[in-house]
Formats: sequence, C-alpha cells, structure tokens
Amino acid sequence: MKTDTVFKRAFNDALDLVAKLGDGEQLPSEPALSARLEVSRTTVRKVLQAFAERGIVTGGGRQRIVGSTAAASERFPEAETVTMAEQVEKRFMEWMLRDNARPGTAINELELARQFGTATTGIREFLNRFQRFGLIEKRPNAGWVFKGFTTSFALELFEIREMFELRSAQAFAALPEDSPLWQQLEALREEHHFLLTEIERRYHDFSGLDSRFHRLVNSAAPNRFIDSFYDIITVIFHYHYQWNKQDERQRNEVAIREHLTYTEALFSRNAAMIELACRAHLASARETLIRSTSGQDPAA
Amino acid sequence: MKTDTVFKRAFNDALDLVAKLGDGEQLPSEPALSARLEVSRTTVRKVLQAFAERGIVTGGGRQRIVGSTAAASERFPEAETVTMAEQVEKRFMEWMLRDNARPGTAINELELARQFGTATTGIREFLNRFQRFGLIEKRPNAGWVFKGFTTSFALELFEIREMFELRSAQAFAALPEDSPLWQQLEALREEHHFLLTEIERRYHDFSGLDSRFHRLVNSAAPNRFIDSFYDIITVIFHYHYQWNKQDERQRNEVAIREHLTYTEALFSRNAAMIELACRAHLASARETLIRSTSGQDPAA
DNA sequence: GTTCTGTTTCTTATAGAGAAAAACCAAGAA
DNA sequence: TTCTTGGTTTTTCTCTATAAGAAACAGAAC
Repeated sequence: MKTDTVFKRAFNDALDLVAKLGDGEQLPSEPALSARLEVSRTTVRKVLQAFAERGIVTGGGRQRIVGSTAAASERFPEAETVTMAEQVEKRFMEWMLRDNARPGTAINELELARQFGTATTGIREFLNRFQRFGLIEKRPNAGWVFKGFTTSFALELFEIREMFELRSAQAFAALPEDSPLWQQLEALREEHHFLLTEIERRYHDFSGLDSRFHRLVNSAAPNRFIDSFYDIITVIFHYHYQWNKQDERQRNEVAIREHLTYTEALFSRNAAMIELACRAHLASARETLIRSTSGQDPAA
Repeated sequence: MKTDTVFKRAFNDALDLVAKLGDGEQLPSEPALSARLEVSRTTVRKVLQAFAERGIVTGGGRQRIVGSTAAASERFPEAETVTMAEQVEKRFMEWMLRDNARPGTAINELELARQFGTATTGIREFLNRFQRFGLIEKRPNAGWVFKGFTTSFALELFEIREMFELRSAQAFAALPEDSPLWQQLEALREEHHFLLTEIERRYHDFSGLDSRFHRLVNSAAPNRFIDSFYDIITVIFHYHYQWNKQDERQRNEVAIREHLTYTEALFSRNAAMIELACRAHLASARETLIRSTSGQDPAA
C-alpha cells in the first residue's frame, strides 16, 4: 500500500496557509490550492475534507471559510511526511557512512528490508538507482557488494569533478556581459560575504550555499550528464557533512574564502586565474573527502 | 515467480559440454561444472537431474557417465533463456528508437507492462536504472517523461565522451613501454586490418570491435565513472546500429580507418597527433549519431 | 465561455507471496 | 585433509494486489 505522505505534507502546508489567511477569510479555489501546494486536486480535496471534519474550515462548495479552530489544530509529525523511498535513502547512507561499512561487504536486500522496516521492493528500487554512485555493484541473482567508501572512490570522483568544473568555469567566463548568470553570481558573492560575518553561528549553512554555487557555475553550459554527476556530488556531500563534523567550522570558512577567490577569477574572465582558483578549491575539497574515507581499498 | 532462464541457459550450455565430451565419458564434478557454467551448484544439480531423466547421463553419485541420447537431445529455445529484465530493455529500446517516440511523450508503466507482457515491477526497475541515460525523467507520483532522442542529447553525450576519451588517450600514451596494454592494442590493430580485408561480408562485426577498442583506451587509467559512462555509449550504439542500417558498410569502413590512424597516433606517443586523431574520429561518430536523432528538441 | 466542484477512471507506490537460484551445512569418499 | 555429494536454509526475482494520488470527465456556477 502507498504511504499517505503526500497528503500529510499537504495537510501541514495547507494549515500554514490557512493560519496566514486568518479567521473568517475565504479559501482559494481547489485548483488554486492544488497549484500552490503542488499536489493534485484529489489530494487537495482530501485535505479540505479533513479540515472540515476538524472544523478548521466551515461551509462547503464554493463557500469555504477559515474556522476558529485553525490555529489550535494539530499538525502531522514531520516523520510521517517523508516518503518510503526517502527514508530508505537516508537509512542506507547512514549505514554506509556512519557504520563505516567495509569494502567488499555483501549487501542483503532482505536484511536491509527487515532492518529498515520496508518491503524488499523498495530496497531493490533504491539500490538500482544508487548503482550510479559507483559505490555498489550488482551480481545477478546473488545480491550486491559494497565497494567501499574508499580513497580511490574519492580520487575517481574528483578526477571527473575537476574535468567538469574546469570546463564549466571557462564556459562561464565566456558568457555574454548581459547574461543573468552574472547577477546571480553577484548575489551569491554577497551571500558568501554575509555568511562569513556570521560564520561562528551559522557555519552549517555553507553546505547548501556550496551546492548552489557549483550548480550555478555548471549552468553556464548545461549538460545533462554533468548535472546528473553533480547530483551524485550533492548527495555524497550532504550525508558526508552530516556525519563528519570534524573541524567543520574551519573547513567551511576556508571553503568560503576559496569560493570568493574563485568568484573573483570568474569576474576577471582571466582563463589562467580561473583555472588556478578552481583547481585550488577542488583540491582542498578533495582532501576533506579523502580524510574521511575508510582509506582501505579492497584488494584487487 | 522467478523465470528459470538461468536453468535453461545452463542446460543448453551443459548439453554442448556433454556433446564435446562424447559417449561413455565421465562427467566433471558438480563444483567443477558450477564453475564452468557460471551458475550455482544448485542449478547444476537441477540440470544433472534433467539430464538423468532424459537419459543424457546415466549413473548417479560420483559415477555420472555421458549416455547415448546426448547428441539427439533437444535444447531449450533461445527465447526462453533471456531474463525478463533483458527483454524489457530490448523492447523499451525498440519502442524508443524504432518507433521514434516523440520528445515529451509520457511513459506509462502500466501500459508498458501490458505491452511487454510483464509485471509493472520489472518496468519500474528498468526505468530506474535507465534514468542515468539522460533520456527519461521521473515526475514523482506521476510517471515518467521521455525527453527524446534528440540532437541535443547526441551533442551532450559527445561533449562528455570527447572529454573522457581525450584524457584516456593521453593516459594511454603515457603508459610504460612494458605495459600489456600495448600488446592488446597491437592485437586490436591486427583485427582492424583483417576486418578491412573482409569488409564487404563482415562489416557488421565492427560494432563489437569498436566497443572493445574504446574500452581498451579507457582502461589505461581506470575510473568507475568513465566506465559507467561508456556503458551508456555501448548500449546506445548497440541498439542504434541494429536500427539504423543506412550506409552501414561505408560508415564502418571509415570508422575502421579512423581507428587505425588513432592507433598509429597512440603508438607514436605524440600528444598533438593523438588529440587530432581522437577528435577526428569522435567528430565523425557524432555526425552519424546526430543524423539519426529525431532532431526535434522539445520546446524549452 | 471560463472556472469551479463532484464523480469516475486510471496510474503509481508499496506490501506480500512464492518459485528459482544461491549459499550453507554436514556427512561420506578419495 | 581435501574434495564431493545430499539435504536445508536463505536470498533474489517476479507476479499479484491494493490504497494513495493523479488525471479525465461532466455538469453547475459565475
């Protein structure tokens, strides 16, 4: 059976919306809500019905009014708004990174399913998608092997990343003066400066900024394979950051400064400078990743 | 329920083996057969039992002898030896390339399942794996869209391919004199020459040679992401060749000559020559692919 | 005529089950 | 001791089923 996470998330979102509208106000139409909440009208109607039952809205048909219980109404817990597939991803990444799974470990669909409390179907689906990360390998009819979060993984990942990023950075520099990307770059520069002033308190926010920065650079000359590769980077770093807190503040501060140098170089449009700044930044990012790999490559 | 394609394929293979042994000969042990046929001993035993029932082998335990009916025994038809997943891939690629599906077409799991005569699970699994080809896109809770086998697909594919191949080719040139890869390259050169002499009759054989040649170049400095990307190339070309027969003989002859120039360049270890030869070959391969794309990119 | 709601139909996400294949275990033969 | 076979357990592959969610349809309201 499907989980009703979509409904629950929409319910919570709609609750915020209704609270913002205030008591006695008229609700938007179903199609309007559907667009706003980014779910189908079917789900909107289900939410609306739940609201009616709880007295959050009164009246029906075209006359739906925000009721008095709206503010007091209970939300669904966050945990119930994540889809099964997302849970599997999260749990698997934790298993891999936090429990420090050894290279060569056999991955057992059935066992993972039991451990995660889901059906095997979901595990299989995840593993099939996850295959492209280059961390697991399938042996037909005999399960999967974990290849290990090893040094050579990090090296291979960064070899490609460097090729892609250098290419995109040069493409960025070649952008016409009036490209909107320059303004976006300027805006990101501001954000970097701002984060630097608040670094003590908000250093965790760098992760998201990092991703947006590199995606912007990559968007100068879009290529679906590069985008897709960047998805891998993003996921790896996302979980990696959550798990490796060592020197986080300092690492991030260094990275911000590197981004700023890199940004300068882009604005200068000087190919040599760009290459230098880009290489320098990637080299230090690589170091960080390597330091947290298991180090042990499986015997060939 | 699982298909018994593994058993049937093993049965056929074992039949070949038994025929080669000849009447009255002793069979290898179960573990030996398991290794030879590349299936588990469980399957070997099932085959052996089937052989016993058909009188293909006589005796049991450690004394299994090839019987007289071995030569006359019926094989399972090829069609029954391909696994469901392989069938789905084949049918889907045909749907995409041969039926010339339009960019933006919605892909319906249920409909494909009906069309291919399989359960939806298998379709889902395939689509999830196929996602990395960059030809389809998932919209959560609402199926998949086919992005189209378009010109920009071909361009993006070849942009990456060129980056990877240039890098690998230079790495190849930097290989030590005594690397075994040089001999393999020499052997492939021979094969190219030989194929050229028989080109009229055997031009279809180029496809496999092409794949082996480029994989050899890539193996100079292994990188899992490059390998994985090359899997995509291989599959695309495999099906593309089956479908686009136009000028096949001539195209392949040109490509063989390009490979030979490319090989010369590698042996020369001259970076500039290598780049030139590699670029030239990839450019003509790209042209071929572009000519068979639908050409119509979806409106942005 | 456009936009809305009520209703119906179709599709996706997930669970569950069972046969095929692999992996394991123990006892016997070489 | 090492390899082989017979029997048992575990895991993968694939199908079926069903609630959740999207999409299509039709009539009503603006």
